[in-house]
Amino acid sequence: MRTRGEQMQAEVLAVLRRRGAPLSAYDVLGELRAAHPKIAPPTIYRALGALRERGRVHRLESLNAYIARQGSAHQHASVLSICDNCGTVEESVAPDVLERLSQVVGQSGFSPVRHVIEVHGVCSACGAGPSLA
Amino acid sequence: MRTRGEQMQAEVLAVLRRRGAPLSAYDVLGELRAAHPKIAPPTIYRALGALRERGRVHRLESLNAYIARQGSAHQHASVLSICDNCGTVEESVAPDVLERLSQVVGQSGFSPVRHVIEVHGVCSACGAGPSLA
DNA sequence: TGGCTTGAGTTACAATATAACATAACCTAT
DNA sequence: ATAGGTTATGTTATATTGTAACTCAAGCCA
Repeated sequence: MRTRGEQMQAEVLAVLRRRGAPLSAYDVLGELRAAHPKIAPPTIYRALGALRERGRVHRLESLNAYIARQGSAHQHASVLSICDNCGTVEESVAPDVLERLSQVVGQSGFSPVRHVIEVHGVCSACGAGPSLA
Repeated sequence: MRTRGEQMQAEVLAVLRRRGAPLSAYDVLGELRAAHPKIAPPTIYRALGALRERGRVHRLESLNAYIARQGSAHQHASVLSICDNCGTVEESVAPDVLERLSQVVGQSGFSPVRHVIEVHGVCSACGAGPSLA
């Protein structure tokens, strides 16, 4: 039997996948209130924490938001590009960037554990046809 | 005459430099309460915002904290390495990483505006002599 | 000087996150 | 099967981070 926690994680992940865009923890909370009227923030944060550990969800540090991971297989750190116009996020894998980054910080003896790489800008759709102005 | 706002920015920057470590906006607020008993959050956030625009201060997105910029001259995006053990932050400049990163996200037509590159891990001091266990 | 413009000060609150404790589920040995 | 121990989840309350919106003061210029 699936534990309640796994159930919760599945529901949180479903919400993130359904919406596809970055959602705040409270956005997720709001969606799940329909099914679980008495749900509280720690439940959401715990589910998000477990999903992050399992590599199913990214936290966008510069937005305080969460998004379902797109590519399923790799466990590498990703480069997340965030369109400041339409809010869409793309995930790229760039092993060479990670390696070079480790070299750079390793110069002073630093041992990397987690990489946060977020690029803000304008996506091709928004940059190509800026519908007005 | 220096405007009140510039005065405020100078005081905020002085606090960040004096402490050297990442401080939350409210840490700064606490320090400045001594001199300005009635100071309020928006004053701090406005000063921090102006200092960031002027390139004097980094925001550590993954910590919700702020730190004075170390290298003074360059305006490039920096790589910030954050020791999760002792909290110290180092700033590195790595133009090649930025360029490669722009290439990677540019593949799909994305135009970068701002880079957030933060590496969590263990600094040389903490990794070299883990004083206990 | 008196109105206009700009930006800082202030109040109040919104949004994000977690500590701490209560409860429920599960497991193991008897 | 159940009592006792263990772990995970639910719940309450609150801590932390950030901002909207308004008030007031300073500088500017006719």
